[in-house]
This record gives sequence, structure tokens and C-alpha cells, in this order.
Amino acid sequence: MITEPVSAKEIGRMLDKFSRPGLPKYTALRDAVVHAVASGKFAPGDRLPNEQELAEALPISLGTIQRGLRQLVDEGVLQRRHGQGSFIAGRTTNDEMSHPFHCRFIDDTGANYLKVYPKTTGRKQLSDKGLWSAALSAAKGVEITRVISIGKEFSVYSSFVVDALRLPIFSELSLRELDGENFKDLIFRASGQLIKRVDLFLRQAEAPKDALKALGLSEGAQCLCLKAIAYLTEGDAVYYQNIYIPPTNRELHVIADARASGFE
Amino acid sequence: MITEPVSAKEIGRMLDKFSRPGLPKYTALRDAVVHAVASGKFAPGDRLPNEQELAEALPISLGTIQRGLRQLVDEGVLQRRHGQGSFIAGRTTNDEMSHPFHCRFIDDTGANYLKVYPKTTGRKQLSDKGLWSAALSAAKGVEITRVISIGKEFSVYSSFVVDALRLPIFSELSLRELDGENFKDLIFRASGQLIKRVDLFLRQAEAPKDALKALGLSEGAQCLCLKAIAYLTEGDAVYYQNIYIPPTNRELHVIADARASGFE
DNA sequence: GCCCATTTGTGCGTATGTATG
DNA sequence: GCATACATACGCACAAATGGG
Repeated sequence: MITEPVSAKEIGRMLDKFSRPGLPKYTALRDAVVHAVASGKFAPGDRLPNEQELAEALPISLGTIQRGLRQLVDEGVLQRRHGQGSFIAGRTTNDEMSHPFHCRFIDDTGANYLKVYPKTTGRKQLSDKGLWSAALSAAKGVEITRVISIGKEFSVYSSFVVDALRLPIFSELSLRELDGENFKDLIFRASGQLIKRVDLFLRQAEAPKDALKALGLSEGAQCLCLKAIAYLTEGDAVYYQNIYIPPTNRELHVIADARASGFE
Repeated sequence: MITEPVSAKEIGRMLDKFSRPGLPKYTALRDAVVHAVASGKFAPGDRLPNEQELAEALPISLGTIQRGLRQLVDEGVLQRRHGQGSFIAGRTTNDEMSHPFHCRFIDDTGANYLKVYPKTTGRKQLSDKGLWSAALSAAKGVEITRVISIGKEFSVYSSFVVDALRLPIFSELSLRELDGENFKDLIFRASGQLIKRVDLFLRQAEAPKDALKALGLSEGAQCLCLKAIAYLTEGDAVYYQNIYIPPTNRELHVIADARASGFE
């Protein structure tokens, strides 16, 4: 008997939840698996039942199963190995955040990322119409400010805003609990959706007073300001973030989307 | 009789060229269409034969045709419209470069990109072992230096290196001809492959003398240095670029890849 | 080294649904 | 209503990679 951490029945139950008339079956299957991962039912490394078993256990044919699983591979949720099986993709859930902002600082060798240690410094309900509200098209926002130590060498300041109504989890967790969380994972678990793309805007400017103070910089100091808007689907922004980076020698690594046309 | 700018026979011929034992048929079909576009046989807006016709004309079944076409949609080469057909995606081939470096400066409104006017300033054969040779794993490189005017407001300096043997086109074209070219398109036409991803490395540093001189900056001036390494497929780097950006108020826009895990 | 079971990958043929004009 | 053309789905067959005996 082979260990079988993920049951086809469990997927079947999730599938029922996400099946809706009009929704393709391969999409329903995808959603079921994604939500199962998001809710912790499936853990990284878990093996899924093989294609045949799924096709038998679920009201979905083999080809359609394969299409759904292929999409999950494309999205990075699954890993499939010929002759072995399909596995929930690993996530390095360490103490430090794995991917703080879709871009990371690299060390001298260029091969490793500097570790990142976030410290939540404040939370505020926002109701003014700022740039964030236009980007998120939300009336109420929660701003979470953090000082993030980069490899204990220097720190950056982050202002992170989400729709307060849509993602109440960010208002509910204590600041202490937020510290250990990867915000992308949090969004994934709360919404069952993956962040599809992030628009980054880079500006050389003076940081706001809050940031200067938190980073211990003198007034008027120039910073690199990185604005990030993350989307779950095309046009559906889920968070708005400003990161202020003081002068540093360290290189910041971003992985850019190559087929970034997106136009008619 | 409906206008039919793209013949199934043409695709068939291309398909023969790209079919190789071991290569999936849907990949061969993809390559055939991509190369047909790259070589100018198909132009933006052209309509492909419908799925049925392709399935009849080519030794590929409907489902496999669909899979290949779907991939082309994902890559942005094709656009498919329900009830209408499959069309070669449009490219805004203007006088100015459309996407100089996977990231662009935006104007005051935030809605438009500043126009970009490249001016090629030099070309040099490289045979030393620089950082470029490690990135490209190439022994001989061609470096093309350019001064790129951003909306006629300010200029950035670019050093662009490709493998001289792999992409001789960059050595063959005159500097004048290179001016009007989008380098990504040039690579696409020469190799028939699309750039899949770009690694960006951002550094606050002093620019090299060449760059300072070309941009008319005083010695020791701090610049934003953007290093870009573009990949055709995972691990297959195709160009290495350094861009030096003088201090500016303008925002630089980058579209980041959201599923940027890429690790085990 | 070789066979074999397991499991994913590729490919075919067909049927039916649905958006467009 | 109707023809066109893409979209989804099924069921099957066989190829190819993997790991164990």
C-alpha cells in the first residue's frame, strides 16, 4: 500500500463546491485543488491520486483532468513528474518571509537572496481617497506599515494597503501574527487565488516623513521608492504597496514578465 | 469566397521544417506559426484557417491543433475570437521602439508611456571574459551601445550584448539600421523564439565613464543601473544588458512575473 | 543489465455547447 | 434562424520516463 496523503474523495468534495454551470470542468478542478492547498487540506509535497484514479473518482474525463493539472503546473501550484506522480509544489515556509515583494536583494555571490526580516510597526484604517483607493477601487483600506530588515544589513520601509472589506484577515490578525506571515500566502489562503501579476513602479524620490523616521534617515534623504500593485486577475487589483529603499550597494532582483504586451 | 491571407499549405510547409521525431506535434505547430510570423509570411491581423481546416490539411488532430493554438494565445502570438477565427496578434510597430527593456517610463498622467528614441552610438566585438560571457555562456559577444532619449526629456545609456555567433544579425546590420529596430523583435525574427523571461537587477551605483560621457554627466554622478538578462527558455540566456539611468522624477514601470517561485 | 508496473505525456476521433455575424 | 468557428468534454490508445525487483 502506497501512502496516499491526498484522497480523491477530498478533491471530489472540493470539486462540488466549485462546480458551477458554465464553469469549465478543468477550471473547477483547478479551483478545487488551489483552495484545498489554500485551506491547508493539502500540504507541500503531498501526492495527488494519479490521473486514472481522478478520472474514475470524479465526473471528469482523463483528458480534462490532464488539462486542469497542466494549468496548475503553469501556475506553480503543482509539480508533475513523469512516472512518479503529481505533487503539491513546495513552499519554503520559513521564519523569514520567502518572497516579500516579488523582488529580492541578492548577496555578494549573486547566487543567494539576502534573508528578510519583517517587523510590523503599525496598522491603520484608511477611508480617504488616496492613490490606493483608485488602484484597488475600494472605499475602505487597511494600511500595514513595516520595517523590513534586509540580511540585517539595512532596512526598508513598507506601506501595504488592501481592501479592508475584501480581506478582513489583515484587520483581524494581531500585529505580532502578521509579522511571521507572507502576505501573498495570506491572500492565497483567504481568497484561494494566486497573484497573477504585479505592476512595479520605480521612482527616485524623497521618502515620506514616516519612512525617514522609521529608517533613521535624515530629512530630505533620497530613496528609491518602489510602488507595487498586485493583481489576482486582469484588472482585479488586490494590494497596493509602497516600499522605500535607502541608498545601498545591494542589487535588487526582479523577474519581469516577458510577454508583457497585453495590448490589442 | 472569404479572404484567406494565411494558407493551410503554408503552415504545412513550415510544419515539415519544424517537425522532428520526439518533438510534440503541438510544439511543432507552435514553432511553425511563430516562425511564419517571425519571417514575415504572416502579418498582424491575418486570419488563420479554422481548426477544422487545419486538422484536415495537417497531419494533426483537432485536439492537438487546439492545444498548439492555445499555447500561442498564451504566448501572445495569436488572438482567438469565438465565432470569428484565429488571428495573428497585432504589434505596434512604430517608428519608436515599442518595448525597449521590458520596462518603460510613464508620463504625468500615469496612463501613457513616454516615447523612446534610441540612437546607436557604437558597436564592439568582445572576446574578454566579462560578466556578459558568464551570463550568455558565449565566447564571442557583440556589444551595442546606445543613448536612448526618453520622451526627449532625458536620456539613458544602454550597453547591450548578445552572442556574436548565435545572432550574427547584430553584427551585420549597419548602426543606422539598428536604430529603428526593436531588439526583441530582431531576436524573434532571427531565432523564431520569444523571450520568455527577463531577470532584472537594480543597483544604485556610479555609471562607467562611457555612460557618464554619453549622458553628459559629471564624474562620480550616481545612477540607477539596471542589468537585464533575457531568456528564451529556462536557462538559455539570449542577451545581457546594462542600462544607466540618471536621476529623474519619472516613474519606471516594470511588469513582474507573479509566479516567480521557480525553485524546488 | 533487464523486465515490469506505475504514472505522466502525446495524440486521435468524435460529440456537443456557445458566441458571432 | 442559420452557418461559421471556437470551446469544452469524452474515451481511447500508445509512447516514454521512473523506480523497484
